[in-house]
Amino acid sequence: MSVVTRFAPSPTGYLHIGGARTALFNWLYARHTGGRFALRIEDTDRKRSTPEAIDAILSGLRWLELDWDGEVVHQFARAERHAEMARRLLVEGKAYHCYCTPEELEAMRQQARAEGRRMLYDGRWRDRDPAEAPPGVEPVVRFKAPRSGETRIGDLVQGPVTVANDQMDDMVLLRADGTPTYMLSVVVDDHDMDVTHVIRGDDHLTNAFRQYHLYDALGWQAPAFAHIPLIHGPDGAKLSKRHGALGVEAYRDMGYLPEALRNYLLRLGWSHGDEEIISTEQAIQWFDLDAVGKGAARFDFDKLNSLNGHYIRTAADERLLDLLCPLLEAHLGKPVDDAGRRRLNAALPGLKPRAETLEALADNAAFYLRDPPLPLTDKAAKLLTPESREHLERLRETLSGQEDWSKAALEMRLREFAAAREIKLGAVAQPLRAVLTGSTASPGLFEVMAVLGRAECLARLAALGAYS
RNA sequence: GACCCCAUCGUCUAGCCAGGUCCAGGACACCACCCUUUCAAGGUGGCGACGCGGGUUCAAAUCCCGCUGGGGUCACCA
Repeated sequence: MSVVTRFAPSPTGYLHIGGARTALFNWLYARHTGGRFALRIEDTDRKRSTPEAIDAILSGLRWLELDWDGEVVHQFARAERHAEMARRLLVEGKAYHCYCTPEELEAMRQQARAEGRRMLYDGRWRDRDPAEAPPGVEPVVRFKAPRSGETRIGDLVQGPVTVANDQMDDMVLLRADGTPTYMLSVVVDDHDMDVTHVIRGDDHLTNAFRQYHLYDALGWQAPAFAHIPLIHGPDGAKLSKRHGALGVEAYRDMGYLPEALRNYLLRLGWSHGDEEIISTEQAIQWFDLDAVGKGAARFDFDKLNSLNGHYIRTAADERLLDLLCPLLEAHLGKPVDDAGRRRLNAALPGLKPRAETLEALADNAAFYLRDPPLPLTDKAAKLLTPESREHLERLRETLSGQEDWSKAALEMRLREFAAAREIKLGAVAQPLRAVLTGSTASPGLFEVMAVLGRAECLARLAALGAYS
């Protein structure tokens, strides 16, 4: 039987980083085994589900390039099928009506806590005659869970996990309004969708036991489970927003590349020997559930940044340019014309190793497209002393006669210039950098000059007087 | 609180299942040096961990028990 995995988010918000990793693992496992990767939207909570959230999840997956197979399944649309299965269990005596009021349930909860039990519902309607039902109360349908013995699940990540059956109460299958609960819906959908491997967050591990019983009662073969550890914040606690529990589109907007995020998320809790930089092709080839770690991992922006820097360095120039131009237009408040794009293209080799995010790349690239006089950083402004201005004046005169504007020729000319005036190269190079780039840090000076071109360099030098 | 899970450098992890080759390897971060007009990138080196206590064994990061610490779950949410 071929493998079918699924990603089943509830559309109550964006696709957050933990969900993205769950999706990635499901996708990878399906691709690795040559199986199917299905997508199901668990929108049975009508109050909290929104169409905007569905869009956010789909676009997040698309941005991450995690393509799913077949149509998206909307769980709520299958509610009737789920209810039908509940009714089947009812006639088979495997489920029953419960007429408890919320108050009664609350009282039971209180008592269970006080007694240190986790069995919350005491099953009081389990064997009670429905004739005793209080009038006017719409009942819920509860599942008759096994009360003795224990249940063992051979989790593909966690290993064998056993829970005593008396720890689980009779869960609600159908609400009083007749709508199915999540527990019922997942089981029916996973079965109907032929899901063979349920790969999901650790937080579902305890659910797996109750679901396992449901499969059993329905006479179905339960899928294999793989509960992957959750992602924690840098402090070891639950991932919060300021830790990075953001939607994937936030990562896109911060200037991360999808392949970098994929690589990072993959290595967070999974490994293949000492491999760090892992292409998607390799990931598909190598990925397996047995190499998924059991402990929770902490989210670390430093490592993500480093990985992103690597992928920026190795990205194709054309693609980078496409990503960069909109950012620069926002930065500069003006469109990037063809000449600008050509200049950026020439500048890219010097820019790439100096940025870990596209935002930083745009920041660093902006000076190439500005008109003089450039805004100076404080450090750059300090470089423009009366003495260095004098050097730059003379340099401008020297350079105005310079025809060969190649990197090598410029370097030679600059070195000669410094030698002739008996100053260090840096004494003229740094002020020149300030005037040319507005900053004290930039790509190599001669490269900058060559990219900028003769006319632009001279123009920026001529604007020297504009800086006070 | 009850139940379940987890535990190697600051962080991500290799090693653990089939004990010795591990005075524990890689990556990020940090520090130093090299390269160098600046900042990066790159190169070289450094700092840095088997949570604690008991066993088992000739030998334990690796197996067993306890403790401690962390996490998850306990809804007519998913």
